[in-house]
Amino acid sequence: MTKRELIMDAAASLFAEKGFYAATVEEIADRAGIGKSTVYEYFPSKEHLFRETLKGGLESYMEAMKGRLKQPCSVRDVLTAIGTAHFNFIQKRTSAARILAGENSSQSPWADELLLQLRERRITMFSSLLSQGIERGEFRRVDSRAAAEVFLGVLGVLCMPVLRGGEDDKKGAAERFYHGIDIFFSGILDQE
Amino acid sequence: MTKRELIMDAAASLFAEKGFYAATVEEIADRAGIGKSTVYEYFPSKEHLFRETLKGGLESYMEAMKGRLKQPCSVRDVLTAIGTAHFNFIQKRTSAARILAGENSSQSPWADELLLQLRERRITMFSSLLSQGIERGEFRRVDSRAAAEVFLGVLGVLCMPVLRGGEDDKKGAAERFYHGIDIFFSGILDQE
Amino acid sequence: MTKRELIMDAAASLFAEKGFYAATVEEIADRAGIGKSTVYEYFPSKEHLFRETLKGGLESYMEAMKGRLKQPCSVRDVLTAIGTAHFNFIQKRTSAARILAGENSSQSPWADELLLQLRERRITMFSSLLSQGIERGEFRRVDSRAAAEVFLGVLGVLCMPVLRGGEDDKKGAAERFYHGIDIFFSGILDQE
Amino acid sequence: MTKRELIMDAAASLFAEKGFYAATVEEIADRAGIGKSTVYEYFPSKEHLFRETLKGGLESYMEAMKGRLKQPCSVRDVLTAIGTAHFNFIQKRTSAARILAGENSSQSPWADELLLQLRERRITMFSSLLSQGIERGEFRRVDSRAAAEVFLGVLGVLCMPVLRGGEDDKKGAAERFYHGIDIFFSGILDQE
DNA sequence: TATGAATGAGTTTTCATTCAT
DNA sequence: GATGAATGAAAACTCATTCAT
Repeated sequence: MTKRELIMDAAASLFAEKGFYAATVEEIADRAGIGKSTVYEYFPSKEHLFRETLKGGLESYMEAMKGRLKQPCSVRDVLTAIGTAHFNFIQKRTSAARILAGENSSQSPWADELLLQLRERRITMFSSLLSQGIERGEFRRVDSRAAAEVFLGVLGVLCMPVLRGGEDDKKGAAERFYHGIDIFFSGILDQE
Repeated sequence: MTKRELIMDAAASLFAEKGFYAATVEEIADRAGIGKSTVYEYFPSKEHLFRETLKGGLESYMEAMKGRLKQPCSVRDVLTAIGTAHFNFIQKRTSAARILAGENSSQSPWADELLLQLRERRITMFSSLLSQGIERGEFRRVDSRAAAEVFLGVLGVLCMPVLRGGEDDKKGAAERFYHGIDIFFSGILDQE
Repeated sequence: MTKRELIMDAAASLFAEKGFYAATVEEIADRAGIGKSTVYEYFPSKEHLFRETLKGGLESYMEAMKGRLKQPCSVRDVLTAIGTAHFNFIQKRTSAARILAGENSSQSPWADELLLQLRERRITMFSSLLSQGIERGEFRRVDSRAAAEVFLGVLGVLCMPVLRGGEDDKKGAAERFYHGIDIFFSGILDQE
Repeated sequence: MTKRELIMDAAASLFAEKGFYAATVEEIADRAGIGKSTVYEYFPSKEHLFRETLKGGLESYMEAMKGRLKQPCSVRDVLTAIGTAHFNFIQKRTSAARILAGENSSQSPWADELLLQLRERRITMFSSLLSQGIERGEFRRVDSRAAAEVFLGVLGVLCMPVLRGGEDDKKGAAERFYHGIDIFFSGILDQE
C-alpha cells in the first residue's frame, strides 16, 4: 500500500469517526504511522486531504454501483441490485460510507456541494430507472422524482444501523434492509 | 424575548449554518447583539450551549408532534398528520431542523447520542402506530420496526430540499412530500 | 501608553534588530510583556503588524521633517535643517529608522513598495528644493534629480554608524555628518 | 559550469529576489535544476550557502575593482574609474550586487558582519585615495573618512534604480550616475 | 555522487474561556 | 448582570535537514 493510500485510509477513518474539524492532522499522521509533516508531502492542506478522501469514497461508491444498471431483467430487480450493492458498500467501506452519509451538517462548504452533487446524480439515476419501470408497466404512474427521493431516503435510513456502531446485528440489519426495500415497492397498505 | 433566548436563537441559526465547530462563540454573541462573555453568564460552555440548542430544537419538535397521535381516525391519517406536522416544523423552524437533521457527521460525541435517542424515540413511536395499524387491519403484516425506519427515512429525505437553500420551490416541495408519503403507503408497484 | 503602542514599540525594536522573518510574534509579545495571542487582538497578522510599524515610522519621520521647509532663508539652510532633523530622528527613534533604512533586502514585497514610495517622496522634495536653489542662483545648474538622489544617499550613509551599534561615538558621528553635508554642497575639489 | 556554481548562481538570484528567509532551499535546488538534498552535498547548511554566495559576490566585486587603482593619473580619475567599475558590476552582476546592497535589514547577524567588513574595506580604500588626493593638492582638506563615506553613499544611491526593476532606463541611469559623481567632486554651490 | 522521501522543531494563527471592571 | 480585554492551549502548516537507496 502506498504511503498516500496509508494516509487516505487513516484520514477516512478519522474523518468518519469525528468529522472534519475534530480530526486533527496529527492524529491522522499517528494513525497512518508517519510523521505529521509527511501528510503535507502528499496533500497541500487538511482541506485538500478531506476533499480527496471524499472524492475517493465517491469514486469507489460509483464503482460499486457499476454494472448494476443494464441487466436484462425487471427494473425492480435492478433497483434491488442497486440496494444490495449499496448495502454491501456500506459494510465493506464503512468509513468511506460514513463520510458520504454526512449530507447534512456542513463539514465545509465545498464538501456540502460535492455531496449535493452525489445526491443529485443518484436521484437522477433512480428517477430514470423509475420512469423506465413506469413505461414498462412495472410501476404505477408515480412522480418519478419523488419516488427517487424516497428510494434514496430508504437506502439511507436502512443503512444507518450499520453506519453506527454495529458489528453486532448484521443479519438483522440485512433482513430489515430487504424488508424495507420491499415496503418501498409494495407499500404497507393491506390491499387484498 | 429574554437574553437567554436571544442567545439560543443566534446559536441555533449559526450552528445550523456552519456546524458546531465552524460557528464561533464570538459570532453567536454578535448575532445575538450582546457581548461575548455574556454568553458564559447563561451557558457554562460552547458545548453546553449547543446541547441546549439541540435540546430546545428537540423539545419544540416533540411539541410540534403532540396532539397528532390520539385522534379517533385511521392510523394512516395519524401518520399523515405526523408527516404534515414534521413538514411544517421544518418550514417554520428551519435552523432547529437543520441541527436535528445532522444525524450523521458527528458534531460531537454526545450530540450524536442525543440525536440517536431522538431517532429511537421516533422509531418507537412510528413502530407502535404501525403495529396498531396492522392489528386493525389497515396495514399488511410488515415488520413494524423496518417500516418505521422507512417512514423516518422518507420524512427525512423529502424535507431535505427545504433544509437546503430553498425558499424557492415550496409548493413543489409540499407536493412531492405528500406524493412521497403516499408511496410509503401504497408502494410503487402497479397492482391492478 | 496604550497596549497597542506597547506592541508596536516592541515590534519596531525587534523588527529593527532582526528583520521581519527572524523576529517572532512570541518574542514581540514577550518584549511587550503580554501574551502571544493578545497581539492578534490588535493586529490581524504579523504582516499587518509590520505594515503598521512601518507606517508608524514613516509618519513620525514625515512629522519630524515638517516645518523645516518654509523658513525664509537660503535653500542651503533648509537642506541643512532637513539633514539635522534626519540625524536627530535617527538618534531618537533608532529602531523606527532602522526599519525605514531597509530599502533593500525585501522583507516582504509590499514593504518594498512602501519604502520605495518614501524614497520617491523624499527625492521629489529634495529635487524641488534644489530647483529652487538653482533658480535663486544659490546652486549651479546641476540635474536636480541626480543631486536629490545624491543628497538622499549622503543622508543615508552618514547615519549608518548611528544605526549600527553605536552609542559610542555620538559626537564624532555628528561632526562627520555635518562635514559630509558640507561636502555635498562644496564638493571636495580644491578650487581656490 | 560545475554543479557547485550552478547552485551558487541559483542561490544568488533567489537570495537577491527574496532575501535569505523567503528563499527556500527547495526553490534554489529547483532553479539549479537539481535535487534538494544535493545542495547539502556542496554546502553544509542554508546559512553556509548564503555565506558563500555573499563571499562570492564580494570577491567578484573586489575583483571588478582591481587594476583601477594604480594608474599613473589623477586621484579623481581613479575614483571615477572605481565608480565606473562599480556601476558596471551592478549592471552585469545585478543579483550579486543586490545581495551586497543589503547592508541594512539584517538577513542574519553574521551576514551583517561580513557586509560591515566590506563597507569598512571600501571606506578605507576610498579614504586612503582621498588622503592621497589631498596631499597631492587635488582635493581640499576635507575629513577623508567623512568624504569616503559620502562617496560610498553616492555610489550606493545612484545604483539603486538599476538594482530595482530596471532594464528600462539604462542610459538615463548612467548619465545621472556620472552627474552624481561630478557633484561629489564639485559640490552644488555656485562658485563663480 | 545524487536524490526523493520523511520528519522534528518551530511559527503563525485561532478561539473557548477567564477576569477585572 | 454585562462586557471588553487578555490569554493559554492547541491546531495547521513550513522548511531546513537527514537518511536510505
